[in-house]
Amino acid sequence: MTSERYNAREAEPRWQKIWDERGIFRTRNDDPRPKYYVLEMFPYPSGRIHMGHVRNYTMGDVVARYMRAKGNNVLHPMGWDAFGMPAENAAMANKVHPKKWTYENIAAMKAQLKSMGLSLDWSRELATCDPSYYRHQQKLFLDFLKAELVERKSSPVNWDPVDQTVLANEQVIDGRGWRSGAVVEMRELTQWFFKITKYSDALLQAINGLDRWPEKVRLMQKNWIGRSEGLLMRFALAPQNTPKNFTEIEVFTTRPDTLFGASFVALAPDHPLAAALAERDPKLAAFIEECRKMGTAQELIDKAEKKGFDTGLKAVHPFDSKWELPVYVANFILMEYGTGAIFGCPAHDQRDLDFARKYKLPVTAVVIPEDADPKTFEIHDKAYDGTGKLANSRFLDGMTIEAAKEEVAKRLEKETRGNRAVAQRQVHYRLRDWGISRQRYWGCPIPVIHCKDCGTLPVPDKDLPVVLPEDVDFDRPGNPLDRHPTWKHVSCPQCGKAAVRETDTMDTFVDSSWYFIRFTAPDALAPTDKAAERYWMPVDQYIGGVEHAILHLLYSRFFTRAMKATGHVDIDEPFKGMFTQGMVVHETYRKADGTYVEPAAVKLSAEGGERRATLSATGEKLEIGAIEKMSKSKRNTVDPDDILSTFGADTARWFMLSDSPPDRDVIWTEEGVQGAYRFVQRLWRLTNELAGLAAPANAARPPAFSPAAEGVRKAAHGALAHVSEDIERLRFNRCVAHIYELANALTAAINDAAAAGKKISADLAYAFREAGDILIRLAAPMMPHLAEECWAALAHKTLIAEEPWPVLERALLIEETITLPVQVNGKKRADVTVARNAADKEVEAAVLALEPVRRALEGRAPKKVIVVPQRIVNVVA
RNA sequence: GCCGCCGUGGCGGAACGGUAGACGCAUGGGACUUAAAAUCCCUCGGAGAGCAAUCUCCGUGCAGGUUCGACUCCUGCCGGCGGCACCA
Repeated sequence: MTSERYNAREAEPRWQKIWDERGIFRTRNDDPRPKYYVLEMFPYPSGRIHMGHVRNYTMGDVVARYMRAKGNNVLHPMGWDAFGMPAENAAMANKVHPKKWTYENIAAMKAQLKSMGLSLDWSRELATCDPSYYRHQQKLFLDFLKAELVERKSSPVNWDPVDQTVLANEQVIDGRGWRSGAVVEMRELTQWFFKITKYSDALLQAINGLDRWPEKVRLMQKNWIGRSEGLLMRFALAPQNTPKNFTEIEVFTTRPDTLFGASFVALAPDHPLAAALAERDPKLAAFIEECRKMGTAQELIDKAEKKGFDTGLKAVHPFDSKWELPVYVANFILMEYGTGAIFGCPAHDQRDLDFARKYKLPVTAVVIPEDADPKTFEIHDKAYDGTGKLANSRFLDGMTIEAAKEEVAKRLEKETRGNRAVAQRQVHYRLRDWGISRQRYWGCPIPVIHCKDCGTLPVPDKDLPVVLPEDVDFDRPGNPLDRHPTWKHVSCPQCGKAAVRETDTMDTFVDSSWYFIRFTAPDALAPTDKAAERYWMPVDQYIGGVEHAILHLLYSRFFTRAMKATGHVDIDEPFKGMFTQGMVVHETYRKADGTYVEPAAVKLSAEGGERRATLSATGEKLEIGAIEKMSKSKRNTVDPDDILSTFGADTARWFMLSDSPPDRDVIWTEEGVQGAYRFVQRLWRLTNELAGLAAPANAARPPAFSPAAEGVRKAAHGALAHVSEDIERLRFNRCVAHIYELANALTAAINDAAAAGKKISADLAYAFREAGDILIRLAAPMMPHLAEECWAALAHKTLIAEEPWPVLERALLIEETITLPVQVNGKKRADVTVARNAADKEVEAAVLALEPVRRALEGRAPKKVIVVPQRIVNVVA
């Protein structure tokens, strides 16, 4: 027995070196075992890892190590999402080149990740800012271009005035840029777009097949794609005053049933008809200008009044040529959705109602609740959007909403004007094409050339990659590529005359939309190696933060389809299993003057249940504040380096897994880390005790086991069954609990044996050996360094990282006699111990003979006895 | 506004419709020690009864319902969190 403490600081680098030298985490593409691809979202090289990374990568590593032990060929790679604005910001602030800054950060973070003892195949490491990566991305871009999955078009874009770049819709949060936080402006620019909307329906439908994704993420994606079914209908315009070439207005509606409740037609301010009318009406032009200025900021939209401008035009009701509706231009109609025009039905749409009240337009209820009277039912200041029956609607009266929708569609589809149907059924999506142009330097150059005569041309394959120039300056805002003296000037690949390169670079979300495929063959000369891709893809388990539930995951799904369409992969869906982990949160501490204090400077104490915090340097009292996401502004971050160097990687890993279910937030606490550290030491002591008592590794299995030995074995195999299942279902907090239970059971068994005072019998020694081995192997995916140390202490010569998962003896999980709880009228009154396979009658008899049951019955005869075999007995009196 | 998730001890959280509170943290008590740290043992939802082993009642946000039996299923509320949002 040893009383030596386990020295993580000494042991962890030692084992890391051994793993490294033996190359045991290097993965081959031609291994005969079944493949398993586990991936965590690769980090942005900001300079230092944070606790979120520790949590994310620990979870992935547990899965990787477990799957390896289960006999799989596991791919577990790591790389760097290395393009992006922070590098340019650093360049502007510190006069350091983005490339230098990025690669230095990568080196620093790689060292940190290595100190966590992750079982990564570093030979596949990639950085998206390296030409060896982005050259293939340029190739993909050109292939997509050829396949008409990319287009260049002028469109209003979200312009971030601080970062001086365009943002995708997905990157605008509450009207502000997702990085800069600046209020976003609308600008008209010519931009490159990936035509993700080509796959709107495919992306939506396939969500149903993603059964190993969180329901929450699937829903978010469904809502984001936003499919709605409706009717596209054409309102004829009354001829007076109508501008040339406009004879009708196309309107999209999901509520054709409310057509007889229509009281106006409204156009978006940027609708072509509005523009045509504005040419001859300065007042309308002014109104449209005013609408544009309103902007996109959320507060403005919330407060904005519904405003309209009566154009004087009249639209004819499709079912009544004498019924004319006024045509307005209105500030709440969006050009981007549907046709940019609506018919307003105030009774059943709140916005339309607000508008109608303001402009004194008629409000007719045409859908009323089932039990309401059409004569008395009235709309006041709330539109009615509930279910009911049709009213005031001529031939629709009395129908359900569904039937009325169908009836209107049927009739209008048949009716023609000119040679077209008046209406047709249509599906609309909320999803927009993905604008990828960014006016930044530190990104993947878009490989096209603009020639005055030949137009926009792809860079020929032989000229790839288009490499970023390194001699750039950041003294001015804007895009350094644009003002570089020579880089953009090239000759046209077609006519040879002077031409210019595209100076926009790609959105960094492009870089992360296919890196998981590149990992399967990081050195391939083409973007992918088909054999490797076919072998490894899809990713079996992907793990990352919910913040990427829409952007990154949807883009990756699109990209995979686009790569399939261009012959680069054979799959549609990149991620078979997806898991979104919760955040790492921490208490906040504040001085009397309100300034925040970082946890590292705080001393905590607890007396009589009262937790107190003081500044450790001065003893000044601190206020303990809310538990919040770790952030620089609240100064409640904990540096992984401090934790790793004080307690070691295993303690950090263990704590990350132990306290909360992995999909929920975990509260990082000093006490919790101490607890995890105590368990590291305890496991080490327990192992050494066991090493002193256990049979040698090659001891023969005894013919029979005493009850004590049997108990030890049952505890071990019970834990084995639970931990295996819980790792597979990513319920790491429960794995931790079961490992604690096994450790507790073994401690108790050792104490019992010591209390008995006799020499350990051979069968118990064998059981201790078996249980000790299982305990360490169960702990190994979570605390790999400690496990190696313990494995060696148990006199094994192998590396536990290369050991197979223990084999479960299922027979040990089945008890011969079982103890059932006994209820009387649903309240537990006693226990009964019976043979596992006892007949219900026998159980019933045994139960009714129990003293507490008789007492609870108080002389009444039981009406019924419910025996749920191997579960419970309930006596109903 | 729409869609979704979550409400269990002092805290994080366990619990195929079947013994509510596993496991951990914190707390209180004890052992070891000159002392501290470390470690070990016990206690640990609330109220009550008993010298005691133990027993009784209440308890999973609130109000109902289904069931022999509900943290779990259903209906309606209340509270918190997240996503989307002038999407026709």
